[in-house]
Amino acid sequence: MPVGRRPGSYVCGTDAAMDIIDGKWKVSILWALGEEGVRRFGELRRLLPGVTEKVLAAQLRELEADGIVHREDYAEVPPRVEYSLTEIGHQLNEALAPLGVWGKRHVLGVEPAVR
Amino acid sequence: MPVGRRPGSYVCGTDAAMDIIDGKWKVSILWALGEEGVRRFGELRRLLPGVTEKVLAAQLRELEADGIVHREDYAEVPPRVEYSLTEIGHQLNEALAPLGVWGKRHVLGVEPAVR
DNA sequence: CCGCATCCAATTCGATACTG
DNA sequence: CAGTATCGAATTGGATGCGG
Repeated sequence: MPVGRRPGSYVCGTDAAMDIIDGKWKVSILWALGEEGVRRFGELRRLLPGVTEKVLAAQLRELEADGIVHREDYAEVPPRVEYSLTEIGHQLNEALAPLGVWGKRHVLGVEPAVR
Repeated sequence: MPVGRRPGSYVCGTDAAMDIIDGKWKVSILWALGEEGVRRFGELRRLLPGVTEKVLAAQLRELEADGIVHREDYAEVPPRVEYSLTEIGHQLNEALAPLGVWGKRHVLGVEPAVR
């Protein structure tokens, strides 16, 4: 019932949050879902160059289990499955925004426009 | 000269920042250094239950290489080495704060005090 | 189209012992 | 005290092939 994969072993909230987004493609998935809102599986695959189907599916399932991503299976032929952020997922995305600003500035070397 | 371990392969700022704090103990190290300001090696080891000397030293060296942590070696006998956050490190810590709040609420289940 | 199964490669982390 | 050296375990991710 608790969220995350090592419940009870966190030393701080940041540590706990890191566990949720731990996975090579997870923040990219959040980023991709935050922009448009709803994405199909193949669409996500194209948005994340280099990811394999297996790993993408695995990370989506983990995010779903942690309540970050909603999965809608339309049970059609051919199959159609749509992914979107839950309310908590959107809040996570917002909580990640300052980190993105920091990364742009200090890792990518992009200074913010003007003063 | 660029910071991070996979320069040029980031799709967004958050992704880039994640690379810097990727490592089992790194956010805990940031957290420990953010509280007091200056910590000795053995002090950090005691603050992070379960970390081994080898891994702690390795992650500190990476954080130092990325400009997050400052290492001051006093070249004394017995040895004394002190670690602290750089200015960029402090900014990273601040950028992580919202994530910590989110984690406390949604992973640890701690609601914010009062309304 | 969406995904699972299997096998394999790479990386990371932990345990232990040792050194200036 | 503050590390390094070596080894092995565990986890993660990639490649490929098959299935509803």
